[in-house]
Amino acid sequence: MRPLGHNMVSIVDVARHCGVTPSSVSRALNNKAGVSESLRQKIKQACIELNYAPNEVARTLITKESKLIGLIIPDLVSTYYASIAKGVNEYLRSQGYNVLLCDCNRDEHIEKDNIQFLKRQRVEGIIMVSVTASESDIKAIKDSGIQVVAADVELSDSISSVINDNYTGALQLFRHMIHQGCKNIGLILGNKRSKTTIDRLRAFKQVMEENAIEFNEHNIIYTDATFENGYKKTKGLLGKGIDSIFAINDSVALGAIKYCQDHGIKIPDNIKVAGYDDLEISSMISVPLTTVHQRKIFLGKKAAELLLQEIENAQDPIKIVLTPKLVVRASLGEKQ
Amino acid sequence: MRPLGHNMVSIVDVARHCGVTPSSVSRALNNKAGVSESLRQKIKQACIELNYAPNEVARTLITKESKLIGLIIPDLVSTYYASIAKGVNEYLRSQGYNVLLCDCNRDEHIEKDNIQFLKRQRVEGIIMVSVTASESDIKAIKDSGIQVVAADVELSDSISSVINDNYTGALQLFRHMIHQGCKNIGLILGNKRSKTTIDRLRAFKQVMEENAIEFNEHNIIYTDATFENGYKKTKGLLGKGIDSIFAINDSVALGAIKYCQDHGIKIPDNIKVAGYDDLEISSMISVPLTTVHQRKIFLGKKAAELLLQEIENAQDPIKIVLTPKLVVRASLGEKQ
DNA sequence: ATGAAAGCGCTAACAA
DNA sequence: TTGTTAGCGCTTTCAT
Repeated sequence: MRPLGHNMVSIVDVARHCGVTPSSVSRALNNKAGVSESLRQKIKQACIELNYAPNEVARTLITKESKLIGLIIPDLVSTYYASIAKGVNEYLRSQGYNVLLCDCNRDEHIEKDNIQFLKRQRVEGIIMVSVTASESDIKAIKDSGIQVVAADVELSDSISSVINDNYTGALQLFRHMIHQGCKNIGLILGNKRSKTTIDRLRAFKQVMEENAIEFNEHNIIYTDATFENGYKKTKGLLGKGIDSIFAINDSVALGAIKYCQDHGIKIPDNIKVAGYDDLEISSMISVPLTTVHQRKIFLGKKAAELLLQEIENAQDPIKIVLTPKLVVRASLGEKQ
Repeated sequence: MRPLGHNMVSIVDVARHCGVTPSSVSRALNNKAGVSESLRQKIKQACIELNYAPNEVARTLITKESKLIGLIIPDLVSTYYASIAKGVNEYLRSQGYNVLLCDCNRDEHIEKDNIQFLKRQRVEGIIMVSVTASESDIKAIKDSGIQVVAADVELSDSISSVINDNYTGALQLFRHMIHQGCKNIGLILGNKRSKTTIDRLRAFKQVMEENAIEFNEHNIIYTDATFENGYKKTKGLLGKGIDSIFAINDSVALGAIKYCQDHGIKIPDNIKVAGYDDLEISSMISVPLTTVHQRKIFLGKKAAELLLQEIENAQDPIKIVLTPKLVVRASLGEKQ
């Protein structure tokens, strides 16, 4: 059994079966001119009878069009990345391409391996959702004649990227918080050097300034953006006399909410909470969470679209910035 | 730019650069005997300098070993399926294989397309997580000399499969419910013909019998297993005087819980609730949900392991049944 | 230890 | 309209 394609029928078999040469079969199957309609029908019929599946490997070798796009993501199980992958996949399918999905498990080493793998498979382009890739990684790919587009991150000025506008999204949210009467906001952010955290903090400072509220460094906590940390860090924040919490994402917000519930602190009466990401669950909890929605599937689609355009004809890199949408629910005391 | 591989360096370039023939380069790179160690080093060095990436397409054409495995799943964004994919991917990577992931968007038509695609790509095997595939689909794949293994479903007696034991999982849960004092359990199940629903219902009947409780058909609701339906169907169930709810999955359970919260019904005091699946969120809600945990990543790994074994040497199909694990939390009134 | 030659399954000139 | 030929980039005998 071992050798693959053992009993795979080839174009030669089909040709023999129809009493013609392989070239005619090729022409017929690829709908090219130069075959009589009757022969074309006969050949197509034969393919069905013989259960013939064209060998894409051989086709790619000669045409140099693998119709394959590589997609590199940090983690398949994350809904955020999976959604981007969904968008990429759907769009590429519709355009006759297929995607070679590489889950890097948030591991830089695996990511490098995957890039090599994609090069070897002769993909026509790569969409990178990566935090670790360097300028030189990008360059190495482009030097091989493979187009690259960054999704959700800006990896380099030399390639196009499509990203969510964290500054504007956070701006909307913070203004809404002020509107809801928040006067002393505590922040649970992510890694201090993460671009996401930086951009949203910038929005915070801006809104504080707009409202002539003094910016208070002590109300900010930087941490790993997990549910557990949302829970743990809330206690400390509450001691600082804040009236509301902005969490860097919904998981963290959920952790904060859980802490409050466990300690008899009513939301939104005693404390208001806002998140970011709009997880499915965020609308399901007892006090539905006000948050910011990002168009993940659309982001994936846009990145794929961009990549295909650049494959068709090289063009200068561009940036597409998607504006997130504020989702007003109840955790900031909005009236229903 | 269009033609791919435009500037891709080939084995011939490497050979020329070293003043040898392509065959020597091939031998060197594949670590085969018949090359002097010094030449091997020289060649490997040249590959690095020239940024040479072996053309896997050409290699596959001749060796007939694509080192590619197809994975067909209904939906990438579902955490359940994504986790299975993770397991498959991790294991195959460790064995030198890569996976061609196909998201079918729960669409039978796309699934058929994807099977064709995988055949054309000459994958060495396929792992199917499918509800719609028929016996004849399976047969068509095997006839092409491609091995198939079913994951999470039993598609056919002619292929191996690895599944979660819904009967045993549900059995544990229902016995625990009885132990927690549930006397009149309402069920919100999925599609009446779904194997999952059937198996868990069978466990329910068994437990009812064990405890000499009359089985009451009226306490069962069949519906699409979504959060929304969990919310909606709860009202009707509550009118039937039940003291507890078993939901076919955690999403549905969350919907039921939300309904109760919205209507001042206390969990677990007024009504007890149990789910199935152990979503991440289930431990995060105000009254953590008692549920059943399934080893999704492990399931994927096992399926991949099985497939590789069958690719190495054909063997009779086997079934691997994974036993889920009851996760006792608080929604059935367990004391902490 | 190295080279020469054939061929994997297909497409794409060029002939006929 | 159809056939003939060459060759994509590699591996693999078989010579040397």
